[in-house]
Formats: sequence, structure tokens, C-alpha cells
Amino acid sequence: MGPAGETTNMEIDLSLKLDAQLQKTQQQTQDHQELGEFSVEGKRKAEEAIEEDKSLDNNSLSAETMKTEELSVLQMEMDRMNQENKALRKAIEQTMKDYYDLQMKFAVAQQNVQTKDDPRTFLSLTGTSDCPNQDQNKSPRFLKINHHQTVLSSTSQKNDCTAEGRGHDQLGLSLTLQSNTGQLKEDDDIRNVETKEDGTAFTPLHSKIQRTGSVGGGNITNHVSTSTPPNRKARVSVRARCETATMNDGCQWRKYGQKTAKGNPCPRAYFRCTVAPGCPVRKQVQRCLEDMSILITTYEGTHNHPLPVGATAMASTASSEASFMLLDSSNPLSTDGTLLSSNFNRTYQFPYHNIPHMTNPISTSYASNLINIHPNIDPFKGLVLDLTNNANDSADARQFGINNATSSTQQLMGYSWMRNKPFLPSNYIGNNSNNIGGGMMGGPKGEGNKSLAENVSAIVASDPKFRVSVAAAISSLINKESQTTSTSHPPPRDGESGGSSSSSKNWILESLSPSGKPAQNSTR
DNA sequence: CGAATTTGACCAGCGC
DNA sequence: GCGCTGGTCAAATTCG
Repeated sequence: MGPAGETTNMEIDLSLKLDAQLQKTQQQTQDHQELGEFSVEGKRKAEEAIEEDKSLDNNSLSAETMKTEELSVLQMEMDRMNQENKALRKAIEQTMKDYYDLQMKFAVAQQNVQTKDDPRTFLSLTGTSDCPNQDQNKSPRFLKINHHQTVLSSTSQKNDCTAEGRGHDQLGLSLTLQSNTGQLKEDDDIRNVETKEDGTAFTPLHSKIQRTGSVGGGNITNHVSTSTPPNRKARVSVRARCETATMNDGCQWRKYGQKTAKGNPCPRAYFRCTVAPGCPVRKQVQRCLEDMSILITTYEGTHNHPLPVGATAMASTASSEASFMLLDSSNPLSTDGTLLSSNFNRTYQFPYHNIPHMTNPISTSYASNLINIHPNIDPFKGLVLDLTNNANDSADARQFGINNATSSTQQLMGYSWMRNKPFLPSNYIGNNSNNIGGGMMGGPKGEGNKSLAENVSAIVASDPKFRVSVAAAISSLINKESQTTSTSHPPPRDGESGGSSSSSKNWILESLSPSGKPAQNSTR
């Protein structure tokens, strides 16, 4: 039996002691209440006696005085009992409060133990790997979660890792949720065809799948058609700067098609998960037209297998996103499958003070700015994680990564991942995964005019611990929401008994290794 | 040589 | 009904 078992025993012991204490306190209260009843009874009897005495001798002054004194004594006794009752009630309330506090602390402690034991949980809100003195388990960052303007939790702790040349001794990792409750116009056309940020029409996958009933083999068809209610198929879009053809998300993918979508010369590649046979999860990968460095990856479906170690949130968020989308009571999506038109927008802001990568003056001067990550829950796209831009852009442009784009040509010339290959949209995705030399951070010198957004995005893309931190924060948030709502609305999903439900914790934002190559690439 | 990728063909939905 | 589009299939090709 490991630490977990000990903590379990501790919980039991704690509960027993608290229960005993509670019982004792309650017993005392009951006794006092009985005493109170007795005193009332005594008072009644005394009054009867007084009446009797009155009837016997109404003119006896001495007896009357005695009885009056007796009454006052009884009255005082009653008052004392009442005060004791109040005190005991307060004691019970305090005990209950302490009990719940201890329960909460125990839950947190237990979660930490599981975090250490479970290699799939990358809850590391520590800084970068460049700090040698850093103890990942002892230096959690400031994590503040604002949800609908309500602070759900906040902890702050000093960080030992100090970025060179900067006065900050603490990385403030602030996870802010903003709920945009602005209503979109009800428009059936929007429901049928969603317009993607790159201007291409994007028909929801699930509608096709459910209509055609012949997607990728019968097993998949059955899974989709029987397990997922209409319009609810989990869907996660991730926008991230990525130099490789696909994002390394820990899962194995097999490319089964490629299509040039209308409005975007960059072809859209179609992948299916090959970790387990019959896994229905698909993903689409396409470069953003406005900013070729942005890779739009759309995941759809729920893994029917435990995710491999290192599988990302993007690959596994199907369940999380579904929970988020279907279970969040504040989510404007109704639970009866009707799509509402509200735009559910949230912004995760990360003041990133303590980044050793940010050594150039431009980056440093903006070091206190916030990095905005937009998990934009769109009724038609599902969850959209935008890991591309900074807080200085306008909302829309920030979401779509437009502001950074100068022109396509400039973009292509500006990114190292394009340098070894001419711009050939038709074979763009899927062919260039092996000729990536050096990431954005390790790219050629003389990029002083590179925008802040690119620097920040590069940090997000190149700093694995920051990605993990972001992922953990978002994951915990989504899990929290799922838990708070799951009791009333259990997720209507199947095929995720081991994999997706548990794997919803495993968020790793798309990453490049510092060398600019993914640790694992599904394409070759 | 087996596995993965490429790519043209095919299918279904949707709008006109 | 026809054309357009997105998504998938499967034979051909490439790669390790």
C-alpha cells in the first residue's frame, strides 16, 4: 500500500474522529434540548402548583413570594439553557466547517499524490526547464481562474527561478475566463455551413458522418451514429503556430486524404487515429490562409482507447470539450441538442514574466503583457483553442491571427520552416515535415522586426513547460466545470470508459522541440 | 517487403 | 436536375 492508501486511511480516521465529535456534540445538544423540555415541564408543574396553591390559599403572601422566586429561578434556568443551545449550535457549525475544510485539503493532497504517480498527468505549473534550481513540485505558479468574473481559486507562491536580466522573481500565470454572452443572430445558414477563419466554408464533420453513414468503415459509422447525439459530436479546433506539417500530439495518425478546400490554397489533410483499430477520432490539419505559420488542427470524435503517454489535450479533448459544451450550465448550448447562437468566448491570459527565451529587447519590454489563449467555444466549431496571438490585437484578429500577417509572401519568407521548400500548396502539408531546420526560436538571426506576437507564440510553441502549464490550467478548468455539472447532466458518451474520460487531464499543447522538430511526427 | 503516403475518383449533401 | 463542395476510399507510389 502506497501513499495513496495511507491517505485513504487518514481520511477514514479523520472521518471517524469527526463523526465521533459530531455525534458527541449533537448528543450534548440533544441533552440540553431535553433539559429544556424538562425545564418547561417543570415550569408548567410549578404553575399548576401555583394555581393549586392559589385555590387553596389566595391570601398567603409568603407562599406567593416563594412561588415568584421559584418562577424566576426557572426562568433564569431556561435562559441559560437557551444560551447553551446557541453555543452548541455554533460549535456544530464550526465543526462542520472544519470538517469540510479538511475534506477539501485532503482532496487537494490526494490530487497531488495522483499527480506524482500518474505519468500521464503533466500538471506542472512551474517555469521553464532552463532553471536548474527549480523544483517542479515546490514552486507552483500563481494560478488564478476567473470564471464569469468569479474567482474560483487562487494560490500564489514564490518562484525561485529568476529570469536573467529581469527583476521579476515570480511568474504570474493567470488563467482568466471571460464569458462573452453576446448573442449572435439566429441564422440557420450559419448552422449549415460554418465559415472558418481562413474564409473557407467548413461543413461540420458530424453532419456528414451522420448523414452518410459510411465514413471510414462500418465500425466508425456505428460508433458515431449510435453514440453521439446529433450536433454534439465532440470537436476541438486548435490554432497554434507550428512549423511542422502536423502537430505532435502523442497519438498516431494515418493520413487518408487531402483536399484543397475552397478559399484556401493550402490543402487540408485528413488523418485518422491509428492507436487502436476502429478508433473513430479524426483530425483535419490546415494552414491558416492569413498566417501560414498557424496550423489549424481540428479534432473530432472520442478515442475508444486509453491515450498513450503524452497524448495531448487536442487529441483527447473530445470528452473534455463535450463536457464543456454539453454540461456547462453557463454554456449557451442547450442540452437538448439544439444549437443556440450565442458565442461562448473565453480568454486565458498568461502574464509571462519569467521566460528565459525572451531575451531580446522587444520581448522583454512586453514581458509583462498577457498572452491570450482563446478557447472559443463556438456552437459550430466546438472548442477552439487559439494559441497564436497576443493581447494587443483586436479581438477578432487576435482570434484569427490576422494582425500578424503581413502578406502571404512575407510570411512565407519570414519563417524558417518554409525556407527549404518552395511554396507549393498542393503538396504543402504532408511533405515538409522532415526538412524543418530549426524552430522559430532557433531560427536565423536578424529577426529583430519579428512581432511580439511571434515571439510570444514562439515561447508558447517552444517552451514545453509553459505549454504544459497552460494545458494543465485549461484542463483543470474544464475538468472542474465538467465535475460541477456532471451530476445533473451525465455526459451522453460511450466508448470512452478508460481513455477519454481519464485522459481529459492530459493536455499538452502542440509543441516543437527546441530543435524545431517534433518529438514524434505522424507524417514523414 | 510491409507500412505509410499520395492522389484521383467517388459519394453524399446542399444550394440554385 | 445539375454543379459545387467536403469528406472518404483505394490503387498507385514512396519510404524505411
